[in-house]
Amino acid sequence: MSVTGHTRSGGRRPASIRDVATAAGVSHQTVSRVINGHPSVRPATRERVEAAIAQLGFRRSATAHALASGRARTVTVLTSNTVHYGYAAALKGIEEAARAASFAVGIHVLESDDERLVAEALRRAADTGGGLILIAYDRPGVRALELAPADTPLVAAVETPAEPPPAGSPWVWTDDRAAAREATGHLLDLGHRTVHHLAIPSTTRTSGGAQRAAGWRDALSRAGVPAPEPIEGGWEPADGYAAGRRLARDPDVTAVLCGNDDLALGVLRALREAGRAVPDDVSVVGFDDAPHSAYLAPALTTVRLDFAGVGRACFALLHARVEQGEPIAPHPVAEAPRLIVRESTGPAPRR
Amino acid sequence: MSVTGHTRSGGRRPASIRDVATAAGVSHQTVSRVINGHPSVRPATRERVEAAIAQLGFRRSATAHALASGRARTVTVLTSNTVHYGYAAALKGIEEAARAASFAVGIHVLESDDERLVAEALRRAADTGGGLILIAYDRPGVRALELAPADTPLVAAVETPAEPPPAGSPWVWTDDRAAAREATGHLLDLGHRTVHHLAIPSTTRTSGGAQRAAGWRDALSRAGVPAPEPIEGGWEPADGYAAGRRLARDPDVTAVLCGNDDLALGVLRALREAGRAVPDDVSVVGFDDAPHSAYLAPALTTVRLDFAGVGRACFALLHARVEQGEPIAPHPVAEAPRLIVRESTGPAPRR
DNA sequence: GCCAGGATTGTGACCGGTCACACAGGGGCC
DNA sequence: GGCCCCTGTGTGACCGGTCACAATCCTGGC
Repeated sequence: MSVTGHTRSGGRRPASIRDVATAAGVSHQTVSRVINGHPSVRPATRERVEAAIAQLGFRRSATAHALASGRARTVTVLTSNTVHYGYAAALKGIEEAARAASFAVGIHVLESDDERLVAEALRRAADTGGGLILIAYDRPGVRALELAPADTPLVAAVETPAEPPPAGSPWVWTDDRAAAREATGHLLDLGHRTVHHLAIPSTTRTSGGAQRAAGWRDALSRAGVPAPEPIEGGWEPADGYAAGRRLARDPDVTAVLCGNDDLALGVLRALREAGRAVPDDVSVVGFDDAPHSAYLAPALTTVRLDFAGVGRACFALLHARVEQGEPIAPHPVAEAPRLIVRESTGPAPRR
Repeated sequence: MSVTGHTRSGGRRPASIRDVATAAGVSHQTVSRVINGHPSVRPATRERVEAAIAQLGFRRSATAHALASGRARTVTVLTSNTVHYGYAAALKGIEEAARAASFAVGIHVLESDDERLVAEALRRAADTGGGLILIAYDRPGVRALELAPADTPLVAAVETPAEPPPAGSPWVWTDDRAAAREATGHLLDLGHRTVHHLAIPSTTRTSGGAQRAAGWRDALSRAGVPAPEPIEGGWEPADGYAAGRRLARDPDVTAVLCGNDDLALGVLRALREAGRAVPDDVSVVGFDDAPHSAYLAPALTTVRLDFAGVGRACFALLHARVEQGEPIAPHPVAEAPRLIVRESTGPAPRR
């Protein structure tokens, strides 16, 4: 790796509203009125001020504005990950919406669900003075949600809640439970006797709340099929691979629903190595529809989730809260999850 | 998608240093000294102040600190993308390093290389008062680099420069030219007569500066092999797929070096559909070593680039610049690029 | 015992905005 | 013609820190 140095800057102090005021021959308060679009400024005055602003290249200091007004046009995203597709896509949605509203977006990674660390991260994020968006798809995120002081302005992207959340919870989700049900149904319709489930880690220790697993169970019980023990996987392809090797040994396994596409990727590889053909011997379904999933061999049947839409909705909700007084705009709706059938699923093998 | 509402906050104003001062019976300036670790505060006084801080739950306002000191402990990342692996990984590295240094990190996406848009993005980013990190792997990023005023505190992650950069350029890169040379050499060593190249878009219109292509040319000319016309690809699997279909038709093509793993993914699929086996008929090499590449069928031979290391180095450089006066810490060095040979490359087919 | 000088601490201005309120001028109404 | 209200503008405090400098307290050296 290479690095090159840098030289020192020698710029002058940027223009403040008082500089502009002097240049335009008005008071600083009038300049403030102009930049904030206050109605009662005479057009002639406004023009003089605007000319001065242009001439001096004035830009309102976001810092000073935040300090004086108490409102920081800022949103900080707390997440445990920025590289995985779902997280990155949600971040993308948030950033888009924030940029459109002239909000700055900050990002802070939660490295673990350790209480002290998470609490400190929350404090640090709150220090910016803006709102918070939590990506609470996993332990660290959920922990942050639990630990956040009640009065912090925050919105969370969460898994589908097991039961209707308490009124007033600023939560956003897509119905992945229904989606899991649909995906499982798809496999059952193809004649598979049962469907195995390789789950992502559940966020709540007690309730085993993973709603993807719940949807899978729904479909199975609706079809009158006993649910095999779900397999606790992780998030990574390596986890899927490890689980896949075990699954591959069991000849009764003909259909696997994976908690995400990365797990499915690992499963696919394990099956291939074990000589079990996909979809002829085993069908595999993923979750998320990551960008590469359509190009795999075989192309992965998966559930497309609109993470970016969720991200945009999170921002919209937070924005409405922070900018109270503005009418709450109808939330931009994310697309409903949708099963994308590709090549990794097929009819159950004949016995 | 579902969204639930939220309730209003009713918190009180957080404690300021003057509140702490009153509680501790000292002046606000003494409190300031304590929180900044100034040496000349009597231990007894320090303890009183610290007790008051703890009791009031005082946290220094980042906003006020930034305004008063003129230094915002903030770094804003300007990038055209947050989802692609290389970009996301670089961001991860930046965030890690920034968090360790108690810097906040902002993110701003450059949607195009349109001059006005990029200039406005730069201004907005500068408004935060902190430093800037540019991910200049593509047009929008490079455009931002060109357009940034000379006195902005910025560091850029760039492609390997074609020639030594002007002294003082705050640039960080890994030597992907050498890596491309190595990858091409690997294919040549396997007996392939020549190696085709599917390039990512080059950032500089005029020089065709993509150094991955240059490294590929280096290796070819060193081996005395004429370089076939490189193919202008894009960034996405779909682009690789399109190019791959054309490549598949030409029986002379037995080795392809792709500008990134996504392109390689598309090429792999196109070859498979065309009935050309990898690596038996055609060898394929990628670039980046994205997390899923090891699990593809076949597992992709690729060049591992330490994006996170580059990101950390960017931050270190910026930090040293902003915090001038501190000794410049030795830059954390990113790992050198390394060819990871997996399953997608093999001996040239016999004719 | 006196004084220089470092250690400690306090005072008030300032960073660049916003906010609350005062004040001048002009038009409508009775 | 006087009063009231609205429009347009200015004044000074304030947000929560930092900075420059002044003031006070100690301590050692002679």
